[in-house]
Amino acid sequence: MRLSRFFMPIMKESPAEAQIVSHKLMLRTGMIRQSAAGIYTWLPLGFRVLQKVSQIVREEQNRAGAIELLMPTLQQADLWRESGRYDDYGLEMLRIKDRHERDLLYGPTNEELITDVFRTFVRSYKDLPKTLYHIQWKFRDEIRPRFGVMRGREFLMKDAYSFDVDEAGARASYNRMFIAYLNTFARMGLKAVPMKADTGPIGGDMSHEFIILADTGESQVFCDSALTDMGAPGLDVDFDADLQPLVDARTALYAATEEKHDPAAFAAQVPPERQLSARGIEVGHIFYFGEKYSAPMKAMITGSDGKERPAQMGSYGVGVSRLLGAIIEAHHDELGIKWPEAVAPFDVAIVNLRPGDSKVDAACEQAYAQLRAMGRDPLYDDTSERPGAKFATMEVIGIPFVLVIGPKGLEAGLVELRERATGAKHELSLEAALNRLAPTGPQVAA
RNA sequence: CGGGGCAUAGCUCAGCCUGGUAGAGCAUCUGCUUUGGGAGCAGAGGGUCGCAAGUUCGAAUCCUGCUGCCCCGACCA
Repeated sequence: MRLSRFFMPIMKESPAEAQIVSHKLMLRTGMIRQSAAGIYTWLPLGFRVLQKVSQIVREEQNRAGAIELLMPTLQQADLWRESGRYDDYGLEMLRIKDRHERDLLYGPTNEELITDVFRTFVRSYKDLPKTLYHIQWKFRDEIRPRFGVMRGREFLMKDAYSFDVDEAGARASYNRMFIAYLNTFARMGLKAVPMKADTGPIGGDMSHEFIILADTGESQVFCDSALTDMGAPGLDVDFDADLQPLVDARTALYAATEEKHDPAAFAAQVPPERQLSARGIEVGHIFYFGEKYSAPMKAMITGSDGKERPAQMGSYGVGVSRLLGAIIEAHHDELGIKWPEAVAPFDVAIVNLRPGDSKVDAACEQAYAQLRAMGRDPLYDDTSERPGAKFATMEVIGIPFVLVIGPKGLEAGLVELRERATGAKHELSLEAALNRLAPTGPQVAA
């Protein structure tokens, strides 16, 4: 993309309403524009990141065997009356009437819809297990939206739903999502720590929140620091194998949010030097809830014994739009955003320090063409801004690599390659710089 | 929903107390100079001061109502 043709309304000052750094930076860099409280337009720069994050989520869901579909945002109230949640959900649910005075709602989640789909088409244990997911906009009419996309009313969420014949199968489905989540977040450059969450009336040990540690996180969390060093299982995990040992390795150590924190247990189970108290952002939540929806909505499965029983279900959410805020909270400095390469809106920038200079223009065009040919997604700053302004722009929008090409360097046959993450600057030939920028595949090293 | 605050140019804000022709910086446009860290000079454009109704000769300013947004709390992917 040539910057002169792109639409990137960047600002030098951040709007007054933003409180936390991710919200300020998203507004400043022209990633989003607030449309109403908790409702945002995704401008091109932000939309690119949203798509990259979505795609990583999608790839890891697929890798774990989940099947993508797409359910509507508007749902009819009748389904929610079947599950009993139409009355339970309260004011957080946005209720709408159509022209025939029929009750609709803008979906805050999709258990009812997916259960309806499932019960219509699936009858036999032979068709199980199945995990279906979609990435779709949700609306929850929060009393007080805040922190930009971290707590919006409209938000993009990946929600998956598993269906199994029995609890053992449900546990296997749960474990697949558990592992997929660790890989998903690691690919985005995040260290996500699974923490035991409230299972409510269902009970059991099958609910976890995935927490990103960030200084500006909204809740206090406590865990064994060994968890943060554990890393993700890796993209070569065999999802057909028994994943229980991998899950157990990560659930054996202490990890709790403030609500579930037990100071006595924390002190007893975790060596003092590994007692980590930090701020955290919840970016995922997985849950086994058994027959909660399948029983009242009659999603019945015939087992090998010929008997009908309600499907065993679980649901698995990832806050996709929220993740952008979380990533920025975890990756920024005083100059701006430092995007991990996998989610950067552009992975490389070319800064032309002297547009109009034929040698500089030629070198930039060559770099631009070659980077695209090698599968990179470069942003070429071909504008006539001054160098300082160009550097500052690339820094605030957080492009991981910046190739600086100017007349002085070219005299000596050199260009400069800058790394946003480390601040490192390397003087080298254009050819050498391009070699260094050869793309790598997906990585889970956080 | 309880408590607090804000609403003036695209952005950040001053002006309001004490009513009298609407301002600054940044951004935008034109010209010249400049070009390896957010340039300089000269000029220009841009606002029914959130909306409505009052008080007044006269309202951005005072009064009332409404709407929107922000902060703290309870709630939450």
